[in-house]
Amino acid sequence: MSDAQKGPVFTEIVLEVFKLGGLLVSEGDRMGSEYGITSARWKILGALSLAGEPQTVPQIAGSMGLTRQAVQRLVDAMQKDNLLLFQDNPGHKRAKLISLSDLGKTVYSKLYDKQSGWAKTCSAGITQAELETTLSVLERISGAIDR
Amino acid sequence: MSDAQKGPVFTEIVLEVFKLGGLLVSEGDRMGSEYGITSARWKILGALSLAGEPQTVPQIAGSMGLTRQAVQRLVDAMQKDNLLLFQDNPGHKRAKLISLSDLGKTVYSKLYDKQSGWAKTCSAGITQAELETTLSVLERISGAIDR
DNA sequence: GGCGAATTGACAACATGTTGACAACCTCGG
DNA sequence: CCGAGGTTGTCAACATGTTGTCAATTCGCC
Repeated sequence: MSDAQKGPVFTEIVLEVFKLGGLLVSEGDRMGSEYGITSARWKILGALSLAGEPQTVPQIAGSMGLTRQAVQRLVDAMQKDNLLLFQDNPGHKRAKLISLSDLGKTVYSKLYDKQSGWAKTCSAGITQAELETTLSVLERISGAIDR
Repeated sequence: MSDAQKGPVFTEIVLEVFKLGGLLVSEGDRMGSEYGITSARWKILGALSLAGEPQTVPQIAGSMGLTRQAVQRLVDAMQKDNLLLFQDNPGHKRAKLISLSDLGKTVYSKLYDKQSGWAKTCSAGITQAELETTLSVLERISGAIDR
């Protein structure tokens, strides 16, 4: 199989990633609106929950592939809305440690449940193997761009 | 194989789509900067080229999964930069037909060549079958959300 | 200990996307 | 023919991301 045919498929994947990204943001906004949360804020909650321990802004940014400035703005706004807690960082005066507040934990937990049902609906008719191949391919493409 | 395991993989795909989307936008901006073009503008050029005939703003928006307002703003700016041509639409006084100018065609062609080499590098080590599975899965997920 | 380099927070300017609203235009059924 | 309802362009407000810059802080090496 010649590589020549991979170009067009690759281009279609790129366009589909753009399109799907937009749809996922809209869907996330819709699901989160009940709790006054947007897709971007949801991602922050997820990153903190996944990490399991308080994180600094640059750490969150790194794990999500965003700039620290973008994360900083979201985090500042979310603290004002009582979704996050800032703690002093022993050993670094400027870089505060950020963790989920009780409200943040509650909201994330409810969103997780809501998302689980939605994910099941969306992946109906797609096999586990297909999903795993897709994830692997997307990760390899990300990796090829990153370095 | 139980469906229960599909949820976590699905969630990872969602996060990877967000991350990859960001990387692709940056990469597109980088490649287009030589011609004074951004990822968003590139997508407009691509949509018009793919259509093969002049399109209205709502038509472009539909094919790209964006709102007509977002497309309108890009298209207006691109006409000012001589990348696009507006033609009167016989049969509709408001909805102008938009097509690539000579400059637009030239720029798109050069970007296409540039992107081809890049796509080959990115897809190194990924089989045609894997790429096709990925595209199919992404399209099915989009489809599941859309309706 | 101290100095140069890297990290971090803060602020600004900009690009790109959304939603909402309004008026002008088009279409189609009665 | 005409009026109701959908389509289109336009404008505004906002959310989210980027890059660039600056000062404060921290880190690593001598």
